[in-house]
Amino acid sequence: MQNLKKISAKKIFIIVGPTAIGKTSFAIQLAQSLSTEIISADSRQCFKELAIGVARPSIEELNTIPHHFIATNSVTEDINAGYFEKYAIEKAHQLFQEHDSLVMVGGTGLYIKAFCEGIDPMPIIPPEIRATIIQEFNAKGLIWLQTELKHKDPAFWSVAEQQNPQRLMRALEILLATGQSITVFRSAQKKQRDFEIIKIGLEMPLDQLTTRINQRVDQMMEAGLLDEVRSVMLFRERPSLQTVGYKELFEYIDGKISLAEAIQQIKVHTRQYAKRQMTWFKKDAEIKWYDAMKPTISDVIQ
RNA sequence: GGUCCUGUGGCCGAGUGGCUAGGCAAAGCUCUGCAAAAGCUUCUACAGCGGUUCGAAUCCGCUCGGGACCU
Repeated sequence: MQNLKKISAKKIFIIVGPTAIGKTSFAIQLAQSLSTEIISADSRQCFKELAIGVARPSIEELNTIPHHFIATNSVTEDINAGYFEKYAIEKAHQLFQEHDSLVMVGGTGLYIKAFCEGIDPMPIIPPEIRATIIQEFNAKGLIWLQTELKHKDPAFWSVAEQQNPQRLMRALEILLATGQSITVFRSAQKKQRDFEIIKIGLEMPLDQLTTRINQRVDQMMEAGLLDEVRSVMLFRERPSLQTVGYKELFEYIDGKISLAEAIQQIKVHTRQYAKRQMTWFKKDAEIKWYDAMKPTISDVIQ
């Protein structure tokens, strides 16, 4: 397997790190040095209706280097890690026809994991089944969900995060759609990729990152985030809009909180998100970490 | 000067003699499909001093801090 990787000579540099640390510009510099293109691994920048609030790269940046999985989908679509794996693997193979190296950037840890290691194929769930489960959960609560799974899918229940409704509903929808436990679909087998993966992490002390986050939120507001949020108000229930920067401004538009409160909450929630990202990426021993404030392109390419 | 109200953990906020409210924030964490999501763990406060009581955040007194009204 080691040999196979070396022979292939194809490699992808994956830039990870918390939000607002400067991944985008770093990735663009790297892609320029390598004369290649970028695949985004961001679960929100793929939506064409969302630009300001998800810190989509600027027009100039997008013109400098071709990006993929940016503004490719609509907020009305259900995009997920499985979708991303398929998309990104196909795109990578296509781009490897013309380039020896590629760059991937993004903060969505699960998507990157799906790309690197694969994610087990899961059956497609009829929308009615999902809708019914959500409806029943809203009406009957967590206890109902827990009881259902305890009895109907004990194999899953024994290993489940029993307090996590999202995970419980996922297991239940698979069970109802296929008659089988979600556990039979999970192999947890890592897929082998026919290219080399180099993971690069950007890091910075949290207090410095917080300052950057706060500034970026203020800039987003100046850039017209509120109007962008209004423009997608109709889709606020969609998974794609369960997003920091949008949720809080929906509340403001509803009159539930003041604008100042909404902005403050966006800052806090973005920081919390950044911390969760750090927790996720710090566990990945394959990531090589670099100080985000220092130029490291030459170190990385070696 | 007088009368009355009030003081709960970083913030908000219930409790009103005995059994760690809760929420937010913070810190740590989990993770095979909503992942900018969802969930878990930790954080035992009652302004201070004295008194009553088997037992006080809860009753009484004084002190200090807030607030309202009166002359």
